[in-house]
Amino acid sequence: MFSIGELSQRTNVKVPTIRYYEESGLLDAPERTEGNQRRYDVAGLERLSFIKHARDLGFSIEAIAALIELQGHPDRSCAEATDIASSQLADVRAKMKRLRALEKELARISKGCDGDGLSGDCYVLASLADHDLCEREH
Amino acid sequence: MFSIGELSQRTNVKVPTIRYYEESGLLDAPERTEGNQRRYDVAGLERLSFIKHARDLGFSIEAIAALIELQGHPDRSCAEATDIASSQLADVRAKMKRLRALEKELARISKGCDGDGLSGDCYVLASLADHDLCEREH
DNA sequence: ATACGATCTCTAGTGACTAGAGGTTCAAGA
DNA sequence: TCTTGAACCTCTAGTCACTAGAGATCGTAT
Repeated sequence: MFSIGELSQRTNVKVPTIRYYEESGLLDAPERTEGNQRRYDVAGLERLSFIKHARDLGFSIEAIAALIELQGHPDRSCAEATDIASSQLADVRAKMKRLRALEKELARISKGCDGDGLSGDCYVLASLADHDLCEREH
Repeated sequence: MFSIGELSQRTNVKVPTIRYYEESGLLDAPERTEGNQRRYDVAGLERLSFIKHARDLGFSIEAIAALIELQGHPDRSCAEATDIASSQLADVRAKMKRLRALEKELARISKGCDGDGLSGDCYVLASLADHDLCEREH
């Protein structure tokens, strides 16, 4: 049996975050000692590892809840799981696309001023003030 | 003079967001009508355009506040502005790097299951349960 | 028995808004 | 001039996924 602190160390999830996951319904409420402290078993550890891994991949708490629900019913179709994963993938790709555009624009703006002048002449500030100075939409 | 609604239409910033920017100190409190409604002048419109543009590029409210402060002192060095811009650029690049790694892993996981089977055999769920199935760190 | 680090619950804060309630004002048409 | 109704006002609370802190209790090593 693990205390919440041990669980935290093993999974790299902070203690308050573990409690937050419990409150959110991702983690089952574990057994307690006489003195009301949480004690986890291996199933709790594995569940938390699952959550941590999914969070690292950017899945929302809501999506993870759905995945856990599905995990508990091995006889159901896994279509929902693949849907969740591919929509997460689409999301990541959309974010990357947007970031690529921002990166281009920011690099261009940044290059326009070396920081040696006065703010009244600064290309960075001018670019922000006047959208027409931008090369593409963003 | 523009009402808050006109300002909203011209800048594509929603009305409650404009009020939020005022509360946050990014926008000066504008004149009011007898009946207490906000009336903006051209300076207010330009200020809001600046904010909108910077937000679209991902600058935080705090960073924008610093840029606005600098804009009001054209005689100061613009080093701070270029610092803010380049740290924003670094931030965007870091996020992209992370997203690229996630994209690879998610694509791999997603490809592993076509959604036709049962959740007990689903590669998506198995991958999330067992980090060792991942090809690289993320 | 005592010390002290770990744990407990509870509340509030983060960033950048968004939503809703309940009331007032403005401008256009009759 | 009157009336409608869209737009406006303030205020509170909710979002997401935590994070921070207060003040109290517990567990374990000495």
